Formats: sequence, C-alpha cells, structure tokens
Amino acid sequence: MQSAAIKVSPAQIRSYGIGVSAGFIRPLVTRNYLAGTEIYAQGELAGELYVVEFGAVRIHRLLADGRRQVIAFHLAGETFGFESGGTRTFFAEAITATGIRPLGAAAGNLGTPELMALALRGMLKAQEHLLVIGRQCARERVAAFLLDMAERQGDDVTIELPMPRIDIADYLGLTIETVSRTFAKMRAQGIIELRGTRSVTLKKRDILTELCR
Amino acid sequence: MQSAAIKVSPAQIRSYGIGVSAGFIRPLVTRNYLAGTEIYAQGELAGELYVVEFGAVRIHRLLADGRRQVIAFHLAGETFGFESGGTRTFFAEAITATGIRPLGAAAGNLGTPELMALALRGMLKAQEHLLVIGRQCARERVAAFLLDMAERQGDDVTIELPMPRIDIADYLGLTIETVSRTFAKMRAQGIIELRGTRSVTLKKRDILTELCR
DNA sequence: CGGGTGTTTGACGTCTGTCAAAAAGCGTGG
DNA sequence: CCACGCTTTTTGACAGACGTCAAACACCCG
Repeated sequence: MQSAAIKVSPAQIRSYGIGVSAGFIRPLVTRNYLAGTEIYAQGELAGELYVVEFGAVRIHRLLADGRRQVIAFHLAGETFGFESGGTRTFFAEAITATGIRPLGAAAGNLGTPELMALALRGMLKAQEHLLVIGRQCARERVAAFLLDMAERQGDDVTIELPMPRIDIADYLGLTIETVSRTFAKMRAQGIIELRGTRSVTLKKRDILTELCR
Repeated sequence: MQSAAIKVSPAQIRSYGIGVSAGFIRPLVTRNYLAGTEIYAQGELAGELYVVEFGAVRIHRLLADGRRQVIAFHLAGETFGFESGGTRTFFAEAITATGIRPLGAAAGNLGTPELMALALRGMLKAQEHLLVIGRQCARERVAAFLLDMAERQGDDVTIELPMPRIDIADYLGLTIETVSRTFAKMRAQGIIELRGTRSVTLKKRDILTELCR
C-alpha cells in the first residue's frame, strides 16, 4: 500500500485503515484504490459520481490497437464520473493510491445546481483541451499542461505530478519521448527545474504563459 | 440571401421573410443569420441556449496568432450555447444561412432534465473528439468526421457538408491541404464519391467504420 | 546492493505542414 | 446563357516536427 508514488498523509493512512478493517454491510464512505487499479471500465453500467479525497485519477479511452487518449486527470477535491447515457464511456483508474467518495447523485442525473455547474465545467475543460491538442505544438501543449496542474495545486511554484510520463503523453496526444525531450529542453532553458521525475518547479512562468496564448 | 452555399427550403425563406419584415418589439422567435456572420463572440456575456432551426453553426476558438480550433458543428435540431460561467468561451458563427431559436434557459442554468442530458451529451462529444484529434491519423480523423456527419443526417448514404474545407480542417486539427488530399485518396480508392465539393456519398462505409476502431 | 520499471537520449523515418501554383466552383454582370 | 473574376479547392514539391526504434540511464523498492 505504501507503494504509492506519492507521499501519503496521516489522514490518508487513517482512511485506508477504515476501508480495510471495518466490515460494515453499508458501503463505506470512502473507497480506496491502489496505484494503477480500475475504478470503473468502459461499457459498465454508469454508477455514481465521485469526489477524489486524495490521490489522483485518470479518465481515458482506448482504440482497438491500444492507442490511448487520457481525457482528464482528477486531483483531490475534484468530481468525476459524469456520463451521458446508461453506460460508462471511459475508463477511470487510480494513478497513485487514491481515495474517492461517492456522491449521492447518479452519473447521468444532475440533481443540484452545483453538480450542473461541475458538469458544465467539465465540458468546458474538454473543449479547451481540444484547442491544445488540435492546434498547439508539443512545447505549447506541455506548457499548457504544467500551468493547468499548477493552477489546480494552488498556483504553487513547485508542483507534483502524480502521473508517469506516459499518462502525460497520452493526455497531450504526444509520445513519451516527445514529452521527455520537451521537459529536457525547458529545463535546459531555465524555464523549469526538475527535482526527481515527479516534481517540477516553474522558474519562468511568464514564458509558459506566453506559450499558451 | 440566396448566396447561401446550400439550398434553402420554402419554410426557410418564409422564416427569413418574417425576420426581416416584422417590426415587433418583443424579439422574434427565430433569429436569422447570413452565411459567415457571428452569433456570439468569446468574452461576451453568456446569454441563452439556442436550437438550430435550419442551416449550420460552428463553435470555435482562436489562438493569438490566428490558429483556430473548431470545437463543434451544430446542424438543424441541435442545441448549443452551454457555458460554464458568465461569459462566452467560444465564438459561434453561422456557416450557411441559418435560423436559430433561443430556448428559455440561460447558458449556465440547466433547468430541465432534458437540458442536462443535452449538456452531458455535449461533454461526451467533446471528450470523444479528443480521442480523434489526439490519437488518430489524418485518414482516421476524416473517416470519423464523415461517419459523424452521416449519423447526424439520418445515416443517409449521401451527406451534405454545410462547411468549407477550412472548417473541416480546423475541426479535425489538420490543414486544408491534408483534408483535401485525404478526400482525394478516399475517392481514388472508391471509399467515397464527391459530387461537387459539398456532397459526399459513402460507398464503403465498412472501411470508414474500420478506420475509427 | 541488485532487479525492474520508468525515463532519457540518440539516430532515423515519415506524416503532415508549408509554400506555391493550377484547377474548379460559384456568383455576377454583360 | 455565357464570360469573367473571385474564392475555394486541389495538386505538387519540399521541409520540419514529431514518431519510431533502440539503447543507456536513473530511480525506486525490496
């Protein structure tokens, strides 16, 4: 369980403990997933919406020959699981050790205005991502990704990437090699700093911003 | 007005007539737009949702240097104008002579379950389009586009493309030249037939389907 | 201190983009 | 109804960014 690629807080450990030990018949509030495990699969009956308690989730889809597109990443506090129709259209997997909490609402029913807003926000994100993937070069795509991750982590200068390079590549419509080379070039130019492979410090945010115009 | 690139039915002419001649103070039910005119612009205050009565609408976004991504096309009967937040995130333009009818609902408020379903459907479409743009080659993208257009036109063998090549290119994340070459190759292989530039007959739908796996 | 996964780097190929010009459509006007 | 001119589309030649294949390297965990 501690094989998670990211540090686990005491609260998260506690959550794990509950999930593992307690034997209630009613489902536990938080469900826990190990790194790399499936939350739901394409084709399944659409279930509920979820909030990420800790960890990170990737939503993706596959082509017949294995090509993969990561549709979205979801970090702590974010909601996922919206569907249009009765079945799951995508796969959802835990990237690192992850806890999620089911919302009362079903995937296709937006009961409250808050949920509607979240659904519309999800649509917007997907549509904006279309511009990135459809019309920007590798360097610009990586810049957009880094800025997006930074914004979702409180606009800190140093950000943690919970996902491996291959996920970033599949999210940006690139190959792992291109992502790696782009990171390397940005580092060489002093735009970013890499501490290990999952930690990035944005040294020249203005240049990254400029790349996303 | 007859400069529209697509034939205009008597009902459409009638609608135009009303729009042009009547001087009511209350807004007319159907609003008419000439080919190429703006329906709303990025940055505007988000208004209402619209249903396309006839014609076709493109939703798009621009980068600073003019690169453009077409997010979606909307044909007769389809609803557009969803927004997440108070302002328009994209441009909406009439492709051909187009009539749209405002729904009562505002862009950010999904009053009814029907509207929620439409919003979720829009999200799904955008997410599926991510896979096409992010992971498929030119040939596969064009195949996906043709099948999508066919499905939305009653799965007829012959489909009408209301948009010029440049819109298709910007929708698929390609250049106009690549789209043209891909069409040419498909025609040479007997997969499609082109009658004029806006009319396509799908001769071997199975091959197109196979390309989208 | 290894072994395995994940990442980086290198060499090379190719698909798509770019630039340019010809051809085809389409609307206008004679 | 046909000729003209503009726009859109097609075609061609060439270039470049990114993908592919392969190997070295780093990191993580036992």
